[in-house]
Amino acid sequence: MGRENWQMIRDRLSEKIASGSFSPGDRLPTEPELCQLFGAGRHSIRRAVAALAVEGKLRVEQGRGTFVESAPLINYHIGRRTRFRQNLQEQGLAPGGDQIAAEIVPAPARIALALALEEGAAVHRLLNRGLADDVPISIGLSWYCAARFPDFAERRAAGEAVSDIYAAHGVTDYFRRSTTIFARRAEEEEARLLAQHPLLPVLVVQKTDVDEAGRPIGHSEAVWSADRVQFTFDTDPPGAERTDDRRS
Amino acid sequence: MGRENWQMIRDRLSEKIASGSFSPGDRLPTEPELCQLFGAGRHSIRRAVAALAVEGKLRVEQGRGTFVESAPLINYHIGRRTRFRQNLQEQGLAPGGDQIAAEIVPAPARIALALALEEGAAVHRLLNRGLADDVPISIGLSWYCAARFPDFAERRAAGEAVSDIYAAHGVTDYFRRSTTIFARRAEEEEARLLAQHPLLPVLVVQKTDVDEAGRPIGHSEAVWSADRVQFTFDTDPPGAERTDDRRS
DNA sequence: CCGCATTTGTTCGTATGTATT
DNA sequence: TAATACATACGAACAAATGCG
Repeated sequence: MGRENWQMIRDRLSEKIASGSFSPGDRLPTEPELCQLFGAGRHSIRRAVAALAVEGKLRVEQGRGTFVESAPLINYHIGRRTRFRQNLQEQGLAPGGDQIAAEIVPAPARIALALALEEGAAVHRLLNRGLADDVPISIGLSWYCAARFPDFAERRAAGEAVSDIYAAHGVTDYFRRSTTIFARRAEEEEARLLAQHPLLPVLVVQKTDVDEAGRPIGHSEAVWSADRVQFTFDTDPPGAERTDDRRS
Repeated sequence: MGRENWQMIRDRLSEKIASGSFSPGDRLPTEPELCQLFGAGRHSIRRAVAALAVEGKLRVEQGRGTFVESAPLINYHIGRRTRFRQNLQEQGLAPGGDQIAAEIVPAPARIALALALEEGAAVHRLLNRGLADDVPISIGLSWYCAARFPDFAERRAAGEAVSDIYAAHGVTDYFRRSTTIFARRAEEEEARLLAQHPLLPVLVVQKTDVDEAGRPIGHSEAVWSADRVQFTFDTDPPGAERTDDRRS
């Protein structure tokens, strides 16, 4: 009914965090200490802590302790001309990234379809991580035609922007065609790379880039930390002001 | 290490569901029976079941049992002309809805801003639930200027479509201005209304409708079951074909 | 309407494993 | 190596919700 012992503890703990009794980065008292503090068993304490960890308010590290999380928030604007770097820079954040894996593989059916290639055609398969102010915010699986962009992986690994690599191969301008977005629970590996709790949701964003002629040139499926990012889509040309609030 | 006992049980259970040993709607064996079946304690069983419930594969009901869930999936297209009913009908689903609450209140600051009204101006505050084939898919908190649409709540309660109510007040056409979307864990009340697990994520979609002159006429903040709905945004005018796959 | 059996929910105790310092 | 702290696991008891006679 919302007043079970572990829920009471969860709420009291949450309030202590919100009110500043525990500040971001602080280490919480140990579990035995919390047991005494709240007059409860370790099971109840662990359950309350687990619930707050799922909400992103706490981060638990085995052998070290439990810490209060600080949650920045990024508002990522999506439109026809969306560019990762520009988007972050407009919010005063330093865009960054690192390459996790890169290989050339035969295109799976759905990728071939998205890129308008023959199934099995050689494509780059890149796994990248996006950072904002050195905090991981996304993991992107990207696909590009290997014949059209032979050196894509090398250039990307060297830190070159996607826009610049496109430009080097004659794509002077490009657009985002459609974007599909949904949420699911993070997988273990994703949670690790995003440095977030495994039970926290992630936003999965699938999109295809097309060149000026409308031909698809790249496809990506990115996993975003739902705790750190929200997306805004503008469907009205004149840029009227918006409310950018959240969780209110 | 990914092969703890409860994780093994979770995976074995998941496989049984995927392979059809347990079919959607079936009741699982009771916890003591599962203990014997997997040779584990009740803690491990409950943890495995809880994990699958969070993923939406199982639904647990106190006093009745644990059931295998069936998960339909809706692809909701968002654009300038998005309409709830039309959207669902295009996918062969029966749109529906019920009103949970309706009142006239002074506009809070952010609503007044979104609707271009004075703070405190009288606005309708409607809480509605959206259904697809009688399955709950969204809970929407909507706001409309009470002066401009005096009978909005009554008409809505009577089942009239938003478009028709707009039209009855001289709004012959309207558009969706911007859409903001993010994910978070469902709150208890939301989970109950959406008939989904409290730990499952929901997608929160904030949008503002504007009339032909660009004046805001309605604002809504809807919570969508992330397990049943994905969103697609088209940012490329020509309707090129898309891949509608997911979780692949 | 009541009482009982069934089934899941919560809590405690206790022991052992694993990661960090 | 030892101490600390979180992770996993088993057993047991009682509470709460449901369904049935």
